[in-house]
Amino acid sequence: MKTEFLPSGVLLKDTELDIFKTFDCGQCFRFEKIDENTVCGIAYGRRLVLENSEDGVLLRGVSEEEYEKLWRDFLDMGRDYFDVNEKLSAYEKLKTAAKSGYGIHILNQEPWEALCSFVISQNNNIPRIKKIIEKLCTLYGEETEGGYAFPTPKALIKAGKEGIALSGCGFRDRYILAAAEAVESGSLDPTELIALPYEEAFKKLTALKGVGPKVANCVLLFGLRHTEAFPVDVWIKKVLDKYFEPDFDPRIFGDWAGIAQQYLFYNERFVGE
DNA sequence: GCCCAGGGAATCG
DNA sequence: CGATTCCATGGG
Repeated sequence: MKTEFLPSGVLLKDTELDIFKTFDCGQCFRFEKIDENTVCGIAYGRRLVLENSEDGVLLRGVSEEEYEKLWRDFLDMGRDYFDVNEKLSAYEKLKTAAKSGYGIHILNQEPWEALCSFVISQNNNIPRIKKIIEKLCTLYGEETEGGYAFPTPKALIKAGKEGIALSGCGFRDRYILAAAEAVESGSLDPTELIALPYEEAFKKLTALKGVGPKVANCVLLFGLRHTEAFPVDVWIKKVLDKYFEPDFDPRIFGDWAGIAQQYLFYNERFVGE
């Protein structure tokens, strides 16, 4: 891959990054496909527009500094996905999924946003999760040129349980508030969990009310850079039942388990048998 | 172990 | 079409 810095933005040439696969597999909730070539949304309090062009993906209007400081990492451009895909394809049962999912990147989202978003995601569907999060952002997020940032824990505490409930989050209001309080008080520093071993970070997350194994693994994978996390939702449960032995342990995929999970999810959800 | 908690999507009859 | 089930977690 080559990166070109143009007046129109940053062009990722010959990249395997597939913006539609990446932003439509349930790992983030604030991005949308807006036309046949374009995905756009907000992360780290800034708007990002990604556009498929002749020779790659154009990050519209992004400067070299902004790319290096923020989006390169957010889009996980530092990882050799060709290599990862090849290694995962060595597992017979991942061959098909790795082929259809190739182009998916794991997004490195903000730890607090990931935690809060996946608390909202529990027992919920994607369109509704997006709606609740957008409402929370417009109500309590800081307004910037590009739109509303994700609300800080402090802003949500100020809003209170009733204020949070205005988002339509239902019974999750108290979980969101409790998570915000844990972070604001310093009893849980989500950013610190990045450096902890997987098991320890998992324990700290599941100690929160409203955070079970599924939610914790999503936070670890999509916000805390623990690519060995393997979130099991209904789709993945189905995949495991269908194609794998009853005692199969995804930990054999090691540090790529989370990427394997994304491939399997995408294949089952959008490609089929 | 069983039911319930928003509410919209998915699936069923 | 309307009716039912599902979603992931904790509490009663």
